Amino acid sequence: MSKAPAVNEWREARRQSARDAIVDAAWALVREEGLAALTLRDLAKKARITTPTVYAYFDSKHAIYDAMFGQAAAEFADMTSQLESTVDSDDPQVLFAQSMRRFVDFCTSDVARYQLLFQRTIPGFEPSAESYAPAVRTLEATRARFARHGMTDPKHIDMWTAMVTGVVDQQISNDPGGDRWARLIDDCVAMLLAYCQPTGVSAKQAKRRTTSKTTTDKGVRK
Amino acid sequence: MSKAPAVNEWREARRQSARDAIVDAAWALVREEGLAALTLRDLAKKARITTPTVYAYFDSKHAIYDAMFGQAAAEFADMTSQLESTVDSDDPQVLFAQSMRRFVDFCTSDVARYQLLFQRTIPGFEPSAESYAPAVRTLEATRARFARHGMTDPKHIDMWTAMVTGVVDQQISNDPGGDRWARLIDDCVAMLLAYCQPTGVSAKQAKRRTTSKTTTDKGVRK
DNA sequence: GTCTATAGGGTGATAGAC
DNA sequence: GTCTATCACCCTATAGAC
Repeated sequence: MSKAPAVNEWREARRQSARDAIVDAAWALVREEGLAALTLRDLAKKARITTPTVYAYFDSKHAIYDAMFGQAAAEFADMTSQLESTVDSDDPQVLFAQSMRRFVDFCTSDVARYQLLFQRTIPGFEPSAESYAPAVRTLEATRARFARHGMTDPKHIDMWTAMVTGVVDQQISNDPGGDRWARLIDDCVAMLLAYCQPTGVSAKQAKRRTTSKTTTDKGVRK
Repeated sequence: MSKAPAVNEWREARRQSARDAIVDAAWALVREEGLAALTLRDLAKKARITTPTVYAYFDSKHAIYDAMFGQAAAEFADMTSQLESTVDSDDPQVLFAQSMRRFVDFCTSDVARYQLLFQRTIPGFEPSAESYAPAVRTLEATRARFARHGMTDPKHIDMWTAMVTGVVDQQISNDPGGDRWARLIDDCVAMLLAYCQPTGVSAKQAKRRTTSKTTTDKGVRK
């Protein structure tokens, strides 16, 4: 009676919301001070608790990074599924530019999140399989979507990822808060399409193409 | 008599070579453990001296990073001047591919050097003006060389830097030690040239073009 | 210039009272 | 679960003997 299922459920929910509060505080901190500057003392102060209390919810500092990674991966999945649910344009230029712009916005709007998700800047931290899986699934979905619209050659896909990554990197490093590289997205897409689909392959034509195996990546990648 | 100029000169040379030995040890360490993992204890051990002795040659840890940065910038300048001294091909494809390959090789062959020179991963470290100047001059020389061969539009230059950066980033992050992205260099150059010089501008024709001001960067950039 | 010794600060993590 | 107190270790940098 004193341990009815409803009570346990309620406790579990409370525990989860306390965990979330800590993770939120961690995000606020890393956005201010940088991803590597996170310390448990600062975190505890921000969350208005003490350091040992943090250990009541997380086994280690890396466990906190892992929870943050999982949250970021979920946001990445959300962003991508929004893209999927949008009606696909028949014009590859529109379609690919949409995809690239979304990704660039996603990365530049929260640099700390970008660093945690796509770079490996925390010494010794690797995301757990649970946190990691959604991100991989998301990238595979994106590849499949690209294949449906005529980009199937692994070489072209690698050129695409390099271009996208380069725009993000330059935008963040050399013009933070601006749009010096972000505004080149339409040009970049036009350039890539002109090179990868010189005959102007449409979605229908693409379906008749042979699909080639995508190579597997080692990390969460763009 | 006891302090003849030759003696001071000799002493100065000895001091410099001792400094170099410390910097060499620092490079060996960061290549093994990562740029941010450098500690003065480890460094002293590697150089077979003690921590206080390091301070006989450098004022602070940042001073060591600065010496490393200066050395890396000099190597970058060497690499570029080798490129300059090579007879310029009239074929832009050959010329730009050479330039890109050199840069990608330079970055991927020593990731720690790349991170120190082009990324800002050390919290609070900024290179001194002396260490910094050669790198800026080198980049300006590269831009001028590009302009001489028909790439003058700032937009196209930004697309170029994004492409180069993206290839380097993907190669380092997703295929370290391999060539999955490095081998796409010729394709990337062909794609860029096709988009930026659709009429096939040669070096001679380019000279007749108006030169446009290059925008200034905030950091050492690619 | 090089050492021993140590200051003075930070860090992640834990013991144990309540 | 939350706290106070503290451990054990790391760091950069310096004092002072030789």
